[in-house]
Amino acid sequence: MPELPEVETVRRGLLKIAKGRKINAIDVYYGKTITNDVEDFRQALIGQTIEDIDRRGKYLLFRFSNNLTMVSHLRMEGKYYNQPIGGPIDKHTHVVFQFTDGTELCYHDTRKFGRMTLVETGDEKTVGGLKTLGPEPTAADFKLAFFQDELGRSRGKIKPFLLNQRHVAGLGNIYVDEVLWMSKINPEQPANSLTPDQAAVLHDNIIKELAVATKYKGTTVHSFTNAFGDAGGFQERLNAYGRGGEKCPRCGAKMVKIKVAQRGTTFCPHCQPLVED
DNA sequence: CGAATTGTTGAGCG
DNA sequence: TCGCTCAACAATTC
Repeated sequence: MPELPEVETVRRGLLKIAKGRKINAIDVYYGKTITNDVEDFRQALIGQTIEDIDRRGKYLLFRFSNNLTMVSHLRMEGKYYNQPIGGPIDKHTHVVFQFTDGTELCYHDTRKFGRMTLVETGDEKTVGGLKTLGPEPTAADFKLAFFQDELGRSRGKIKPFLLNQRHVAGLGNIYVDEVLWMSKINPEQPANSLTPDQAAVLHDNIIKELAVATKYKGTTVHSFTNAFGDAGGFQERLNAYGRGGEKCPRCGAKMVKIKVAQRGTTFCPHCQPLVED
């Protein structure tokens, strides 16, 4: 469930518990988490120091002293936590990095969907979705003209369009429902049918919503916690996601939950009407 | 006990 | 070649 605000929150936590630490040993309990050869991965990183941790979209980039970068994607339920070496792990702890200072960083993932890939720094673009990842959802990177151009070339529904990381990085199911609600746009509206005003409002809301959610340290739904095990604070500010059957916070009409592109989708039929041609 | 849940890739189709 | 749809992945909760 981690979308951009949650991944950024994790990154900030990792800076405090992992940056500057030197790896003394690595235990791998579930090999598929690592897409490289596991032995190559271990040999390349043992003895190296985590110099910095960056983020691109929902991808974490661990920068190592030997010009290597570990790309880590949490997918559904991946999470990192630290503890003294030898602390408790369970059957969902798949990788443990032991540091020379007596602490260890554990990667835990109940669904086993998350992946780590080690590449030469600068070659990150060869990793999975980073090849085609769209701009960061910031005013500096995410240009309205680009967004309008992409919208115009897509006949698909706006919700799957926004979930596609090629168009803009960082949105997932929760924040797509939120920004569409804020923008009063129906999730099934064809992307190329949005008016210029709607496109501009949507563009601004994507930037604002993700920035505000990041400020609140993300949304805790089901299981998300940051690197310290704390809950995020944004879930109390959600207006659409998880509110199927409830009253719309804006107009009081009953919110509806449907499936769009195989995903649970909540919206207000009154505020977000489908506009036919 | 089947359905729902989530992000991303890749196959298949037109 | 491109864009869209859908299956697959995995495990837990309801």
